[in-house]
Amino acid sequence: MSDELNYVLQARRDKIAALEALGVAPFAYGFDRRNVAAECVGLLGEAGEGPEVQLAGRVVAWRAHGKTTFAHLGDASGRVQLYLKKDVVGEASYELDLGDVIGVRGPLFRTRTGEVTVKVEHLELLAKSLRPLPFGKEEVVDGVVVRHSAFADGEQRSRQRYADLAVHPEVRALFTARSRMTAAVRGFMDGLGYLEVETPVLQPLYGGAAAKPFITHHNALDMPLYLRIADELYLKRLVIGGFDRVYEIGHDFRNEGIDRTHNPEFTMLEFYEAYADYTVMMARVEALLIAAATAVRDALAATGLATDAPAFDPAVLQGPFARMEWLPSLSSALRVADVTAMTDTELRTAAEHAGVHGLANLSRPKLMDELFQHHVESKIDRPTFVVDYPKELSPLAKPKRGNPALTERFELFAKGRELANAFSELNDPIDQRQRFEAQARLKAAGDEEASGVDEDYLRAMEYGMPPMGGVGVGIDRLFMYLTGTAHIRDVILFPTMRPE
RNA sequence: GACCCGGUAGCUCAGUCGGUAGAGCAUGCGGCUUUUAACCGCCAGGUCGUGGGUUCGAUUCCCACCCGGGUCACCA
Repeated sequence: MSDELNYVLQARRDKIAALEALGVAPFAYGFDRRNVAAECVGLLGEAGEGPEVQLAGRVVAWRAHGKTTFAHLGDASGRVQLYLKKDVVGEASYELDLGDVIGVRGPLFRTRTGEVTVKVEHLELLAKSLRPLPFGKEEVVDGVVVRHSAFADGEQRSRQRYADLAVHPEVRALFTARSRMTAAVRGFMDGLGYLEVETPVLQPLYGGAAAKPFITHHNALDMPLYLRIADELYLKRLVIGGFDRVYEIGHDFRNEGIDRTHNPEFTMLEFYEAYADYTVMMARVEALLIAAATAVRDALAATGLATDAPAFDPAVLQGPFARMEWLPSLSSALRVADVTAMTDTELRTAAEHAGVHGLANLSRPKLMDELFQHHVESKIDRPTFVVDYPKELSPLAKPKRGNPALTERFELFAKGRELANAFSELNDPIDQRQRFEAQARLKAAGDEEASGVDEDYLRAMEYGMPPMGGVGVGIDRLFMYLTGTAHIRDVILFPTMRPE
């Protein structure tokens, strides 16, 4: 059915015409707001009648009783009940719809049932709602809000986030918590003397990760540009330039499938610190996670949301987090003395038992990685650092001092998922050139995820790159973890979706 | 990409073993000056995801496609 013919929409449009005939402007220019809903309870205190308040917000509940009406006004702070009398506010202002944006003025009082209420003496329509918001009905049973006929279609809630937010205060609270978390992350980095920088989103060459890029075209330069898949190579250029500690929080773009943990654009925190090795970065990540968890806990504590999530777990809020070494923990999980001593056949058999797919094409290191994911990673619940990865699995990390078969790399896992990935960064331009060339050969052979040789980056390295530690943290996934959110689309305001 | 589940009124859903569909809420009208899922009465509202097939007849059965969700694969 077309929207234009919809009887509900038509009724609202008819009301606008009626209002205009009565001299009421349906869309205002502003309002002198002097109070917010949440402060009304405190302003009234224990009294039966209280001071005059002046509030603006949306009509979120409406109970008309003839010439009198009880309604609720919702704003960013919460909601407060309104009491309207037709003979007081006037006929033109009395007939409102759920969803209308209004401004009201009047004294506070307490109703027979004890609820703090604004006795509305003056009412202004600020914006007429022409389309019904999908409000459900709410009741409170044993202190818990129960919704009836709620706006529950996850797809529509993501597509029309404005409507989702408008009718679900807890969704606003969740995204507020996300904002507090990134603010805390910035505060943490700034406090350590890190400089927040911005590097190009549009790049002539992409690199820093293995992923398929989005490709676009610049008309005036008549050349292809890629949306970045990582910030890494530009941030390291800045360390070469003398910014010892830099970080960036921004979007990376990867041209891959969409599922509950993948959105084509996502928020990444990367930070690089000169003269620090991976042990220093591990301490940074630990403190960062605690700062993020604390911010999320503080933001959600007052709302009662997700109180059983990791952000409320004392072990997450305090640290220190467990450490485990890659090879010994895998050996132990497989109940062998040394996993590297296993034959290929033994590894394959073990992988088969673990249910690994596509065994035939897997190299020995990949087999071990699959086994590690199945037997170790997936069983990690509380934040745990996994350290010292085999060299074959970590082409961007420096070899481990004293054991060149391993690298100085760690990942942080929790609830079976990766939260952070970090290395002592490679700073040898000759080695780096060889690795780029290997990538370029893969790319030439058709590997869409391989990158090319970044000559400009090599030139930067050749000037002399200080040793440094680097970390990447997926902000969406970190927030999902801390709040116990299952879908990435529920922590992204406007997730990527097919057009309707 | 494979398999499974779903798409019916503005919202949440039911239903039709094949005979062009119902409820609650919302909307409209009437009543109601302390209610809070307000209440009472009446009315209206749907090309049952799209296209094709079988059939006298398809929202229902079959096929294809679109959209969404789930599981798996992919995503160092």
